[in-house]
Amino acid sequence: MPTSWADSVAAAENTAAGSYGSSNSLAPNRPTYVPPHLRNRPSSSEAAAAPAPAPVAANTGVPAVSGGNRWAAPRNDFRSGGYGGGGGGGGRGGGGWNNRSGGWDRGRDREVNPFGNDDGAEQQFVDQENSGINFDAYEDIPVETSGDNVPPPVNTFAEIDLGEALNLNIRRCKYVKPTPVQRHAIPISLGGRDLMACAQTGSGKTAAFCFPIISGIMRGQFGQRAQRMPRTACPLALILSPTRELSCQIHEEARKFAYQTGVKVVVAYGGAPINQQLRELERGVDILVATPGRLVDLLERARVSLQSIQYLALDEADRMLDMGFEPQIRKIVQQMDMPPPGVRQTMLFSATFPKEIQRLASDFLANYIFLAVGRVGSSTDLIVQRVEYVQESDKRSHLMDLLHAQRANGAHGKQALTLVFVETKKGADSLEYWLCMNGFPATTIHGDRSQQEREQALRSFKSGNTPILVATDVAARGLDIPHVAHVVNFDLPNDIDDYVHRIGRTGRAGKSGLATAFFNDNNTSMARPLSELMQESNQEVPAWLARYAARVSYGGGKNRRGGGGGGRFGGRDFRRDNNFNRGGGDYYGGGNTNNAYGGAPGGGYGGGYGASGGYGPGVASAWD
DNA sequence: GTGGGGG
Repeated sequence: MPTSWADSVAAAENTAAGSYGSSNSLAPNRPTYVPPHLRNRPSSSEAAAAPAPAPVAANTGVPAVSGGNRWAAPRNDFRSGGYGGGGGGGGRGGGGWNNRSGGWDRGRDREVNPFGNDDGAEQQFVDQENSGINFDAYEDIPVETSGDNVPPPVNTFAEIDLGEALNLNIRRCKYVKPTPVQRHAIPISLGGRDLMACAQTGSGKTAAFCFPIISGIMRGQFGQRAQRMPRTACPLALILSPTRELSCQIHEEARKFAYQTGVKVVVAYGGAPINQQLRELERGVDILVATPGRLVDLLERARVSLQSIQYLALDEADRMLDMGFEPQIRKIVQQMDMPPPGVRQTMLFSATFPKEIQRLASDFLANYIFLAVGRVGSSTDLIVQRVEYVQESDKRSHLMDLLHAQRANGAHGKQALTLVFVETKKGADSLEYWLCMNGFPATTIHGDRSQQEREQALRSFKSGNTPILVATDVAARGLDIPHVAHVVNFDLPNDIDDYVHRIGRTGRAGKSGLATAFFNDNNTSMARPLSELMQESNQEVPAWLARYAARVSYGGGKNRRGGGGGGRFGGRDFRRDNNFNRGGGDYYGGGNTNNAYGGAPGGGYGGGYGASGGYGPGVASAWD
């Protein structure tokens, strides 16, 4: 029995003919190419069969978009004082909960219900696809931790004293028990420790860093908040992500977790009017979710100060620290008024963590714990990966073959959602146009579109109204789009980690998915890493791809993951790798892969302001 | 070189 649309799609594609020839000796032989106009068929009816948009209205009857003065009651929790000593990190079960009485709480009953119609209305028979996370898919996955005194994992949310309000929201979210990354990461964070966490796409990372932040703020263990400048917001926690849509998504999720806790979450990102964001900030903010550019803007306008930050979380942390983002992140984290490592608590999350990036990241961390959950930084075996040899000139018609096969097998009378990744913004527009001209309802998301267009495209895709989304890498990371049955790498990325994130848009929350990549001689550098990744995730590697991979010159370079270590799960702590540890830095206090737990992480932070001793200035950044 | 991220 198929458990998802992807299954039926996969079944269909087993019989779908590929039809492409190639002159390359390594490339597979295929039957004759049939031009699209001979295979195309009219299809105006399919779009009408698409599912209706999901209901958005909250059962409170309050409009979902906050626009009025609902939050107008001023907060009076802008307290004075410094970092509050940062103590008590390990104290669980102690001290009472801060009920955060104040202006915010007075308006609590008017807080927009972020759960919409779901709240309280337990459906008796929920569609399998909507019943939450498939936890069976997460049994027995490998876990590796390293660092000093790693707190032991928990098996249930009940074991953790997150507080009643948060527990209620966890139930509202229908989370029954923690996912593996949550089981390990939450105790580490609650223990006050810095964390670098590497976990599969779609395995619940957002909650893993949100729960401890919300819980910690509710406990109010941070003393008083500085507030001298009346129009400057001083959040207690900062969550950064690389794209606007991902920040929005994190904000929406965090609002659910923080519902009726008195913890206020605000989002700030570019491309949207800044005035509304400024108003939200003025009404008070505990957790600020932001993209780097807009945050820098707000900091320079002195509308936000980071002096009260106690928690810093970087989602997609390896992306945030790569060449493009690193200068902005350094500015935010190191050159503004943010408390240093060891004073604030820092959490880095991603499905991938190249060793070079780990080394950069250690500048932002103090005595941190490295956590790796699951195999090869990604792609559970739940994602069926296929690679097909397709010449550039044949890509469009080959894509159409795949789409036709899906359309014919669309379960539930709807076409499965297909996410198509391309390399460039122009390429995205042009492919979208071509698909539409050929009767396939498609839209596109990329950085040349206005923010309104981007959000509209995402909505239209999610609702099934436009079941094909052509995207650049803006959509590669983090976005949680239910029912994406198929990810097509129309253009393969140049980096295997990007591939991992892209295909991770399907097969989420324990559900299965399909990923198809078009490979040709422009992608030879990906042959070996791709082949290795597929092997590690128990995928069938086509013989022709294995032949490419076997060529010494193909993909043996920097693209290889794990420093050539291959076969190990999850990525490894670079501190344990001699090749990366010869600079003399004493990063690594001791390995405890066996989770040897020596008791509470005794009061606090590991001295020093980060493990900055080890590497010379040469490794800092090409942009410095 | 592409992509993302502030006007």
